[in-house]
Amino acid sequence: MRPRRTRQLAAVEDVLLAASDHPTAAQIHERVAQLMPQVSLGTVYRNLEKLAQAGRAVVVRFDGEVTRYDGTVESHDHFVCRGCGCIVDLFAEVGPAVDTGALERAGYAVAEHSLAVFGTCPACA
Amino acid sequence: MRPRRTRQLAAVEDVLLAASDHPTAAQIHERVAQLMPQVSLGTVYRNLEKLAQAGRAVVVRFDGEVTRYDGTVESHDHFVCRGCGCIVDLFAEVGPAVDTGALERAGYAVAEHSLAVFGTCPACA
DNA sequence: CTTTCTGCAAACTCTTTGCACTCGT
DNA sequence: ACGAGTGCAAAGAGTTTGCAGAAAG
Repeated sequence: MRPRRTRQLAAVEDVLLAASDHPTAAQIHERVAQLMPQVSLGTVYRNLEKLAQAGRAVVVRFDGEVTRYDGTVESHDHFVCRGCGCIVDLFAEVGPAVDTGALERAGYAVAEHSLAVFGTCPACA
Repeated sequence: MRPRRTRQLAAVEDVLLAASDHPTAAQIHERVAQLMPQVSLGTVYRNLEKLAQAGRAVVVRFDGEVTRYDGTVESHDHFVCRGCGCIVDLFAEVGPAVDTGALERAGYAVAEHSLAVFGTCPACA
């Protein structure tokens, strides 16, 4: 079961890397379809799954919303603006630090975390 | 549109308050149905929505999982064990502190956050 | 009585899957 | 040629909703 480099897989990855808006599967399909009108939504889902498993895409889901995909693979958090709906990637320098020290002292082994901060972005304030 | 105190609404809230396992809508329906066999899943969803809007229930959704409901209304985080699947409520004393200072200095108004920490719980280690 | 709520079932949305065909290797 | 990948359309899972009747105030 050796994976193949198909045009569809490459297109999905290209769209994901070019996107900064954390698109949904439907949006990715729409964008891929601009250059490859025959591509099906099912194939987009299959390739997104493939990329996610390969660690080349991140699946993001905020409470109550549709699943989104992020081409930024490095560990980071998210800020979701309640005003304009924009989603900002937060890296260590800017992002909130999560201190799991107390948790680990309590006997929990921490592997990773998923953090979304909600509020208003500078542009909306 | 003055809300009414129906037996179904009360039952859903009771189940939610008695539960410590962050049940799904289907699980809540199952439990409510033990005392009230006629209750429909649709009604459970409608009442959960009502409780959430009233701030008497919290909607929780971890990446890739089904929506869960939490009767613990105070702001808190969650630990999700990859071993046994248990979900632990994390309050300030034990839970990880999220420092949004840098974010706020960058011009973001922070309202709230949603944090899930994944790893292995003491019982599973 | 009036109006909200309920049960039921159908509809909806998002995602997954079976199948025959295509295309990468 | 072989078999993973594709397009299509149908199926699934989870959630929402329209409607007529039930029930709270």
